[in-house]
Amino acid sequence: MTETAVRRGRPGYDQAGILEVAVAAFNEFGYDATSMGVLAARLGLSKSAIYHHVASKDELLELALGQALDGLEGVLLEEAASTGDAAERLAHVLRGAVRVLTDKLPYVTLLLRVRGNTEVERRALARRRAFDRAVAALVVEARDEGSLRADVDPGVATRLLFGMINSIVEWYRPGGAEGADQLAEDVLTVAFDGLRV
Amino acid sequence: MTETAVRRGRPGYDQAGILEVAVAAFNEFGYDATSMGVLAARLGLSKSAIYHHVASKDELLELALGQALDGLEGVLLEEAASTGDAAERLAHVLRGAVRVLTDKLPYVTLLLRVRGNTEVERRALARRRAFDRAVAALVVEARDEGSLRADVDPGVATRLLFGMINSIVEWYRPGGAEGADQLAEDVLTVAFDGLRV
DNA sequence: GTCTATATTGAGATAGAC
DNA sequence: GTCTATCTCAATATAGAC
Repeated sequence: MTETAVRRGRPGYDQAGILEVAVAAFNEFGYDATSMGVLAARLGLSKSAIYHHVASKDELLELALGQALDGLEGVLLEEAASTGDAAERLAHVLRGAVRVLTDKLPYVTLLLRVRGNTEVERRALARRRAFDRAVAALVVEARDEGSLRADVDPGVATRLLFGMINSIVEWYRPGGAEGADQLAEDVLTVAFDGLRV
Repeated sequence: MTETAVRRGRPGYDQAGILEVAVAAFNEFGYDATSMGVLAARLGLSKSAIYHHVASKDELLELALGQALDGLEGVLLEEAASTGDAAERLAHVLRGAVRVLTDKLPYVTLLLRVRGNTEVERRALARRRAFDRAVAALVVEARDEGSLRADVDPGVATRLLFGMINSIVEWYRPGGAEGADQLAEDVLTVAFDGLRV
């Protein structure tokens, strides 16, 4: 209670608290369209108070993108990502990606909208592409072992898979009718078996 | 050659020419991040020259979104969109959506990134949602007639379908390895039959 | 940790000549 | 149809007090 921070209530933000509000605003209006002014208003602070916690608007973005990318890369490091045949490993990674999307929804949402305008954005895109490439390699492996159909190009298949998964950030909201686990199962069902009866 | 416009070459833009360049820039940097200044530079014009063709930056966006939405809504008006059983109609609309995406790629790309910050954007989102709802109704119908599996919620299924299709704007480029028709077939294959052999 | 200024830059848009 | 100014406003960021 003397020097050590006992964090409660609202005013008296720490960096994580600033970041959470900022990311929500970035997702609502878009990063560029969100001024430090409206951010300050949402925080109930003055603009300059934000600069006590972060050096720039850019740094807010960098911190947020790091959250998302750490989560995704973490999936590839899990044991099940390198255990079993390629189809099993692919299923694990897809399930893991859905889990990270739903767990860190705002951060991943922001990541998926980054265009590469700044150095920070370009570094994030590079990390994201590396993740995508790892999954693409799994798809090729799964096809080569005979688990996946050969009449759809693996590159196209990977992109359609990511299209399905990444689009989740556009509509999934925690506490909705569909839970995150059920959603991951649905994604795998459609991806592997399709919608036809 | 006297009063009538004989349009050739580059300088001496008409509205469509301005729009084409503008949309390319909007897609590259994002709408908000694209200033009228960089737009003018790309056109090889002064900023004020742009205002001879359009009233505002907002109007450029409105014209572009109209192109995309007209195309998508047109698919629903085609005869095959109301002929046959629900699964056949659904297949036609999905194929049509892919065709519009690839034909009007830059315009649809822009549409899919709109957040709803301005009146123009909100009107576009409303039209887009109406299109989505029409497809969702087809999915429900196809499930009810027994063509689609009942163990995936139709709302989720529709969103995953759109996720797959809409993501095409992120990577499809005309003249690439995969043609637009083959791509539409791949989408239908994954959507209906899945990737598993 | 937050405030009230304020510096500075670049945005969207207009006026009026050619 | 395009130009060279120029207006006006809002943006990011800083200075320095409390």
